[in-house]
Amino acid sequence: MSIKKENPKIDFVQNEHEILKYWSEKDIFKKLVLKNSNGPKWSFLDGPITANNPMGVHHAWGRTLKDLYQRYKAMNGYQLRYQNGFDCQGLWVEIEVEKELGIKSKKEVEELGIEKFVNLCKDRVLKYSEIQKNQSIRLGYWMDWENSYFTMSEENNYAIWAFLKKLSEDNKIYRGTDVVPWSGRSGTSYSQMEIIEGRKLTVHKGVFVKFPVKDSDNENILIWTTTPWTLSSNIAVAVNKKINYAKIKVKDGTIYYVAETNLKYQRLSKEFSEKKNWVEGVPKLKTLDQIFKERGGYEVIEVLKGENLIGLNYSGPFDHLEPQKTVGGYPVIDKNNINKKTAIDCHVIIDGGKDSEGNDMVVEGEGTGFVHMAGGCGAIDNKICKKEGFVEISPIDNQANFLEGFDFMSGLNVTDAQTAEKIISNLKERDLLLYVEDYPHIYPHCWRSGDELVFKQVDEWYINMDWRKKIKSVVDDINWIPSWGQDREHDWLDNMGDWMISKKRFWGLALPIWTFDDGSFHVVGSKNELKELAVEGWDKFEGNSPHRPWVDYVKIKHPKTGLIGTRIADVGNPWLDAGIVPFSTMKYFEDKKYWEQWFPADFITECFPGQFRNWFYSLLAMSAFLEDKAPFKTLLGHALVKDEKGDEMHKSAGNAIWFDDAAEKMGVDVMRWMYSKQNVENNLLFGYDKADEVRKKLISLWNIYSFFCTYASLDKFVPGKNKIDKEDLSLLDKWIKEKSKALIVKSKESFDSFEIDKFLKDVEIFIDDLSNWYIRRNRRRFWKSENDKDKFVAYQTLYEVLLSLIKVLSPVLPFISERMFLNMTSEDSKENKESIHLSNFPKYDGEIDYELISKVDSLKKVIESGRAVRKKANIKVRQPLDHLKIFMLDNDLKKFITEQQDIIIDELNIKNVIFSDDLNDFGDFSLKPNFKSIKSKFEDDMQDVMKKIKTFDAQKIAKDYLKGKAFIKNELGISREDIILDLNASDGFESFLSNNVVVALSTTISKELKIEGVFRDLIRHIQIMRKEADFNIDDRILIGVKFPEDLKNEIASNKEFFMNEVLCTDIMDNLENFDYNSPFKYENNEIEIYLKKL
RNA sequence: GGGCUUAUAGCUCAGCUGGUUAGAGCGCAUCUCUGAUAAGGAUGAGGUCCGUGGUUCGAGUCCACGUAGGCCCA
Repeated sequence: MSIKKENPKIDFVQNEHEILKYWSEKDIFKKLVLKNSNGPKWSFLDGPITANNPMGVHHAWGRTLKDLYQRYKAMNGYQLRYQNGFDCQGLWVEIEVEKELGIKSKKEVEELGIEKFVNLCKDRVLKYSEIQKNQSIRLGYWMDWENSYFTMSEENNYAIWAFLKKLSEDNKIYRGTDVVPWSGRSGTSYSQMEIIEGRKLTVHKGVFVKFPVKDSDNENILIWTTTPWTLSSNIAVAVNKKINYAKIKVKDGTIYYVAETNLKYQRLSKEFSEKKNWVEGVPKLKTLDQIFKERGGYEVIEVLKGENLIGLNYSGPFDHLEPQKTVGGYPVIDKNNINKKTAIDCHVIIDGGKDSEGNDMVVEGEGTGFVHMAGGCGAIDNKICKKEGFVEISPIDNQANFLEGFDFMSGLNVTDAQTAEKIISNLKERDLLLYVEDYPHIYPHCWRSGDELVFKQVDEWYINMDWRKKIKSVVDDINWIPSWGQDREHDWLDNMGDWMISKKRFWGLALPIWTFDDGSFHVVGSKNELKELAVEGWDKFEGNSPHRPWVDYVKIKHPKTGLIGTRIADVGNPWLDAGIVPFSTMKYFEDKKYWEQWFPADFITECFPGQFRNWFYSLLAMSAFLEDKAPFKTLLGHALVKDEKGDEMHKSAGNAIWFDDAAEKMGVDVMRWMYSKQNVENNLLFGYDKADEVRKKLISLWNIYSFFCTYASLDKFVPGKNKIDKEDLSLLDKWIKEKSKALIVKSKESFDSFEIDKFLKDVEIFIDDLSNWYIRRNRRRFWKSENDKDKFVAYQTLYEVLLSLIKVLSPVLPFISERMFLNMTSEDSKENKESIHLSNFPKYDGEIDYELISKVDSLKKVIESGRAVRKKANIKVRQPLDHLKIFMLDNDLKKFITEQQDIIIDELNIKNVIFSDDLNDFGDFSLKPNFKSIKSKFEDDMQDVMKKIKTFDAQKIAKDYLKGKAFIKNELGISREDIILDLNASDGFESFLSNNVVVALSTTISKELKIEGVFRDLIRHIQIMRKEADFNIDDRILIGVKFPEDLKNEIASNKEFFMNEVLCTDIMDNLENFDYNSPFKYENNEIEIYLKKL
């Protein structure tokens, strides 16, 4: 088989499908695994992808990185595990299944049956993991797809049990509380989302209640609330330390504290006047001023800042009841309450602080400036009270009825209007009530049952994170890329609270916690332990996965007390599922030897945002606790995928691009290139325009390859067939080979340091050099008819360079590189016959001839500068110029330029390259100090040095300078490197100076040059005419034209060339029956030219 | 409110420990090639380097304050 010609217009997408088919038919991936099965191990740990929806283009970024580094390691002979992970458990899946079922609440799930629901969740995960698998394969992601791990697997779940057991043996697991929105009628909690849906306008009793200040003379704090039932559970009162509070005295001598501006503040005046969010029939609200005036008037006796009130103690309205007097709150949850406080002990005025958006918690206007805090009855209250270390009172049961112990309130439903009335009259009887009003406001309701939501305290389970130091020390053993990740993780670890691991849902890790009547609990660490302790329900559980509802059937006997316990209904935080994988998937609990071989992982890579407190955190925490070791050595984080404008992609906004569409429209090689060249720290603005940009590079690469194949197939090129000596290589052959070596060195550095983006920038430059210099300048060597050695050398050089290029690129572009490789190497016995991915990664650790590279760069620079000069002088390239004058003292370089002068002559369209020794030919020189150099040498005398340099005669110095001599003798010791030489061109030339070479381009256009330029213009013009006239490329023509004498002569002296260029058989003055005509501009005249096709 | 971070061409981004005329890609304009060309090439226009002070011979770079974004935490 020899090298085939390739179509220059390849369909990249089509090619990808062909290659996928080829890989699968030939089992290439399996062959790769086999090839490296005895190699050193490189442990990659895959962060599980949520198997809940099809994979998105944002996942494809991470997966590309995962794949390419694994491919790179494999090409270097490493043995890998290739295990992909699917994240299966958690609320995300439940929400999607609920959507499918058209249901929205936990109650409905229970009605449907947990077993049915959980099975649907499992089905969904299986469905989407399969879809994601196929999408990943399409992306070219090589994994052992038969061996993926699923976080819902038994191994994974039981591994977490074992971890939690270990924590519990260390007393790190405890029961705490949280306060959540709750529907009494549905008996269930709600999420914040559901609350937003169920908000509606309602009227509550707003009450103004006196809280007497302790040890004072009839002083009272005035509080206001629309939920009188929560007064039973008052813990504290919050103020804003910055606002003013008035101390006022009313007629009967009672003293009240109230926010100063609130006295005259007209609450809800806008709502009332515009009847917006107002309930018909509700009277206008009174100001506090009016309320007090109606009671005989008042006087302000003092105004003081809120901060002066902080710390005051007061008596709450229900301090006589048992719950307020109970140590540790009510009902007692935390038996170990360290502070041994009662609610009454907590009755103190505190600073309300700020909410999550930075706004003050307590504001002027609404209410009284004093906010009653019931830590067991409100989400925000709960946070603040927890922060202050206060106890909590949770007065209600699951139906939102008062618990025992609340006197007349016990048994009443808190959302019942009658209950509020009863509480109000009780307060009135005890002279604690100032005033009652009807207060309309928007309040959360259960969107389903319609009843009001309340905030209820629920049990939650926590891991005591008092061992964070251990985690922090592990963080420093990790190579974080980018490096700020390390600080970010420390920041999180410093600020995090205890880890709440429970979730009141259905589909997830069944927390292995069983509770007992005496308030104790027991953590079960394995399936075996559960079996041993089980006293009931094992038969129903056996054969099922350790999920709800099956595991809930099992009752156990407490190993010490012998009490019978029930599993808590909670499922686990899903980050437990993902954090355990360095243990569960590496058989920590079953096969320690295997685990030791693969732990810690060498590398993980994930999308940064969120993971510091999610996956990275759970990984680090679990590994620090179990083994006191970092679970991975290097972490590469990347940013987010946004749309082309930088906006978030949203299904609803219509700017989302689906992976499948992108893959089939852009092609995945293009996508992978786009991902790989992205600086991981910046968001990737993903879109079709950006893909087109990248595709152009891919086309350039393909053009190089297809050029090679076109001629290699014609000439039946066989790599390595002839021996090549060093002297057979042309300068550009040597140059491109050196560049190629440098690229190979760079590729290793970049892959090893996980900086593929930097490498790809070099690749783009290399492709440019190869295409626009090497091939462009060497085309004729491939075209020429004789099959000589020089031709072979050109082929062999291009072959070697291109082969290394596609090999170093193959981890990034697995498809196109495979296609090229299979064809190119079909005659190369040294290469793997089946796949580029079974090749070894190119290696080079020898010397690189940077001098040669810089010589060619100088040559390129000369030519590029020459073009700039032409543009500046407004002389187009088609106009020939006489010469380029060069001054250079480096004989080596001089020789080099002389050898290469044809390139210069050709590229710049000049007649000669001339060397000159007289610098005066080039222009005027000037000198500047080189700050960088004089800084280190002259520190204090810089001013003097600069002055001195100004006195030097630049014209005299220039020659010595260009000779590279350390030439200057002066008292200060200023030498060559302290000076920068500048050049201004003389007339008739455009000149420039670089790398000790001075070049001047003659810009004088002689008559001869002028006519030659016109002649070439004319050829060009006629060729365009041919095209416009729709002649075929090989049509012969006749030209009819009356040229002026000088042009006629020019044509006459180059007749053969001219006729051949335009395929003309004769030129005549007049032409009958012409096919096409158009005017040619010549010295302000227009000469009409006529063409006739023969 | 605290912590971190960013601000450079129309857009996306580089700019190492301060150094002379601040760069790249895309886009735009002009030119150019047409035997690898859904192409390629060249040249150019376009910048108060967020603002204000300061340190320095010299600040996009360092410092302070401010403005506007982003992320994290509370």
